[in-house]
Amino acid sequence: MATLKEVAELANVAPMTVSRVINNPEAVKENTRLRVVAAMKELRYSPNVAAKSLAANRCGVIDVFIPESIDLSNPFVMHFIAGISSELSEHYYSFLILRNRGIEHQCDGYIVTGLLKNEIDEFAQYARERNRPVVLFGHTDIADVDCIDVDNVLGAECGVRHLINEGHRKIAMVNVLEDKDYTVDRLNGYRKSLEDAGLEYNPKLVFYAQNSVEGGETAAAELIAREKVSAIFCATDTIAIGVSNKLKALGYSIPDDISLIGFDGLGHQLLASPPITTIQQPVYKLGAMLAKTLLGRLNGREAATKMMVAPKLLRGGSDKSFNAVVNPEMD
Amino acid sequence: MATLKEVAELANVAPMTVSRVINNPEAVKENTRLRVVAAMKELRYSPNVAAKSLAANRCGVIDVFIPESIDLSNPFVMHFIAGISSELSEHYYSFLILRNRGIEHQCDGYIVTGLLKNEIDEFAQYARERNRPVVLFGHTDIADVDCIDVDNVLGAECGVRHLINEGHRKIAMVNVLEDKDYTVDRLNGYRKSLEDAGLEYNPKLVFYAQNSVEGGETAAAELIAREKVSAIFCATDTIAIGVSNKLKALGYSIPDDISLIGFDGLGHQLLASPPITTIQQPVYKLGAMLAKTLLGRLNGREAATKMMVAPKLLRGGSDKSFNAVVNPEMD
DNA sequence: TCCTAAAATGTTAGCGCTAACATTTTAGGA
DNA sequence: TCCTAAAATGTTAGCGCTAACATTTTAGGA
Repeated sequence: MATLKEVAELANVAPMTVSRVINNPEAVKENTRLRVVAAMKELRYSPNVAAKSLAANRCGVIDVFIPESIDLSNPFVMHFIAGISSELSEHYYSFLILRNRGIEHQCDGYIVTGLLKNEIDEFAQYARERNRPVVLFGHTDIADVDCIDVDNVLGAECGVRHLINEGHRKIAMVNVLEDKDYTVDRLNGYRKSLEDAGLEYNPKLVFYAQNSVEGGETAAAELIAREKVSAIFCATDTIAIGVSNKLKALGYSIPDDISLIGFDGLGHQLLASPPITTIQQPVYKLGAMLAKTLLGRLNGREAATKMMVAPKLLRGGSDKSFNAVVNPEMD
Repeated sequence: MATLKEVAELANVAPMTVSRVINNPEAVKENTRLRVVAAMKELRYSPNVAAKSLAANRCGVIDVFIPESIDLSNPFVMHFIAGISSELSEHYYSFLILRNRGIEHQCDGYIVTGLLKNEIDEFAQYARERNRPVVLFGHTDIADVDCIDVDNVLGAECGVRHLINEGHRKIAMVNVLEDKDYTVDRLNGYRKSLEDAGLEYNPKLVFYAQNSVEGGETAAAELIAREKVSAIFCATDTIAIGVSNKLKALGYSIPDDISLIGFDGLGHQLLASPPITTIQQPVYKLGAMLAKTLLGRLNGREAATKMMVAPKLLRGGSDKSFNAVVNPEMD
């Protein structure tokens, strides 16, 4: 493999000029640049990543911190990591998934997820001491921690508003039985869009389930026994699949008798029949965005990143207009 | 961060001795080793990956070749890549997923999948010219290409034998409508276990479907209209989910009326109700094994690796004994 | 005790880049 | 034409490690 030095010789410039053409082309005269580019092409030059990192005082490794409580083989995490991985490897960074903060090793920065508020403070301090940037999946006010989060409230609002626009007036929710930010947010979104539409929020229409197919089945049985609704908003697609299974087993048709909307859009909503309409989180893209933000920091960007990403409605076949009482306004 | 040199000073040895303690501890006297290890611990030393790669004439990047025809977001590929990724990053290698062989860049070796026979020959030659090792997911006789494959015949045999052992005698198969090695192999396994049990292989009991939920639904409708069977072996879990949906919609109970077995075991078999019994491929592990094999080559192992991995039955709730005619022998 | 081969450790140079500073070239006004 | 500041390019040193060879130490037989 050709080295930068060989390219320099062929183009009749100093090695540093070749380096500039690669890393900071504006600093080189157009004429010289073209000569160097031609030489690179002729020698099929491609940079040695290890040498680059070493000279730039990097080690080329990013730590991705995911607490042990989170199962790495769940689809959400897999998509998330795939997004991170794609962005990092494109820039020849390797990454290490850390499950706890026991062992320390060399890395250039951190991508962090699944931490509680006080843990975030602590982690930020830890990183600061080591002079390494941190990007968080979630939200924090800490100035030197970049963060990107999904707007679960907005997502839930969007889903329920869609049902309301289809004419549904009595809409149940099956939430996850877990006290996490996202469950609270999705409930709030559900409630907000009802109230925005002038509909009463009725806690009796909110059911709780384990985040599993069986959880959804159990909740659906309970729901059907107690309430009569025309639509159900599920806090996750997994629950929605369980609800779908149970409703069909009880003889209801989806969407003719009951409309259904899930949340997540990681792909398994497509395995139900009909495929479930869902609020899709761009998880892969989120992972990639986090990685990109971190690399930006490493390349000297100073401005803080604080972002909220809105998930979007992805139509399947599990919802339809209710009665003729459709609100034709918008969707 | 402490460097190897600092460790050497503290332990009062040459830097090279520290390097030996890390990479080849048998070459160092126990006494010295302990002193160095203590120094490393005291200084919280961890090696700089970039420097290591550079000095060892590596670049720390592995190319993972996955043809464009394969969708990266399908669960099989995601698990596969996750396995590769986990093994590589543990050794601080980064990797790049290549979709075609257009651009060339520096890398230490290749992991390759999804190639046809002649493409494998060609790729092996390409890698040989660059003096880089290749590990293939699949099978080849080429001596200098390591390979690891899943034994689809054995897997299918195992599933169908299980049904036979449960007393089933009339077992249909829904295969994927695609002329690939794995579809042929799974059909052969189905056929073989029938014949081994002295049952007749009847081509009329083999149905074909697109590898999708809808494909499975369509095939199931056709199957039910034409044949009366007590069990169905599906070539993929996705198809099995479609079959399950349709059978339930037609009023059949699973497993009481019909037993069902799928193939893949990537997780979505759990989303059906009841969860589908499947032949599980250890895809994540396969990815990790491929990566480990490649790293072994890079570290000087000479012996070729040619491996077949047998997938295993993973019981869900979609199969049960048929009649009292159970063969109690074994499973 | 001396000698020798093997074991243990050390020395030197270099992997391929870039940061930081040094020098040369260029453009354009006086 | 000369001068000056900015633009362009070059030089030097070093990032942190390991390969390859060199030297020292050690064990154990003569």
